[in-house]
Amino acid sequence: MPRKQTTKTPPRRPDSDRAHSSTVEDYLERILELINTKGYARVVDIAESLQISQASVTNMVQKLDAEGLLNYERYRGMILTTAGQTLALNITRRHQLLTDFLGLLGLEDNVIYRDVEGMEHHISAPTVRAIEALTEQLKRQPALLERVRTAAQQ
Amino acid sequence: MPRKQTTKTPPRRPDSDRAHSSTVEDYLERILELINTKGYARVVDIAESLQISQASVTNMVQKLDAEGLLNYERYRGMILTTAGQTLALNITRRHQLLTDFLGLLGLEDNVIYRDVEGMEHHISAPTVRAIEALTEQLKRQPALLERVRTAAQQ
DNA sequence: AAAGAAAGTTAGACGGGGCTAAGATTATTT
DNA sequence: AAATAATCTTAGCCCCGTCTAACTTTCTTT
Ligand SMILES: [Mn+2]
Ligand SMILES: [Mn+2]
Ligand SMILES: [Mn+2]
Ligand SMILES: [Mn+2]
Repeated sequence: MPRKQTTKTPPRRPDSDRAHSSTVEDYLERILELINTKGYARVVDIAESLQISQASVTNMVQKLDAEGLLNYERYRGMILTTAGQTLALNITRRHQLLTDFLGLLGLEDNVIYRDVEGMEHHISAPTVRAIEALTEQLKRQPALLERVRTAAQQ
Repeated sequence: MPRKQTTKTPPRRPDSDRAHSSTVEDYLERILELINTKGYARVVDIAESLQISQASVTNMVQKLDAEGLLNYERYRGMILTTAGQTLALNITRRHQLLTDFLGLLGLEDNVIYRDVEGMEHHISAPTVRAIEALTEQLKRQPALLERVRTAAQQ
């Protein structure tokens, strides 16, 4: 084995370059959803919904409070700050877009849910726009979609 | 705030349900790439390529060895096991597919690279097939793609 | 064959995000 | 108003993947 001979491969973008972790995005998304459906987000509900212990939720909620994404009052409740709402709406939008998009391709709901829950954290603004535009166009091409669904079947 | 009133939200799939972490997939992908381009994967090259310290690479390589994804000989070198190769090829395929797909939509290379590097870990087999089929069809629809690119531009 | 340089390893630490057990607080029953 | 149940918090722990500093091994020069 010869030594050295440096390779150049495209640089990675460490997770830390993103403003917030996937975990934080998932919490905010769920908190917004709870607030929208039942009017408030309780620790116990978030825990149940994310399948995580209450203790872990309390931890994270305190952290989100410290980061200014929500205002939390011990034992009482929480509300999203403007920053938190913005992020929550943003991730929700990406979630919805990907769900719609994969739905057009004829995938099963549980597959869609699983994949979207991961992918949603990794599509940047330009990609969101591109997929939005694509989805728009695809809706007008039922024949093409039918071919895709059939081909993807087996 | 009233108490209780249990909500039902779709369950999450914890990272641990996946056979291997995103990190492991990234290492394997890069190791395979290095082996293909220069014939061998050295700790120093992996480190440089992933922008990670050599110490961290040594750690992970030992772990991958322990998990049977590669055979590593201290100070000497490593080769992928069959299991490791399978995984490496699999993630490479997903990387390539997503790169092609997003390329069709007219996104910039650096955006594509960044998003793909994250998304590739979250598309299951059925989704791979669906996007493959879609990509196939889209290649035959230059007019549609032109509309997508234009719409996504602003 | 040294000596210096490069590559690799180990040790110890850290932050993120999860858990359980135990205790504190708040809500609901009786 | 107690007593009980539900909810929430704290403390202490763990695993993952990363880092730096120091040390070892291997390679390249001279
Ligand atoms: Mn998610
Ligand atoms: Mn989501
Ligand atoms: Mn990746
Ligand atoms: Mn990749």
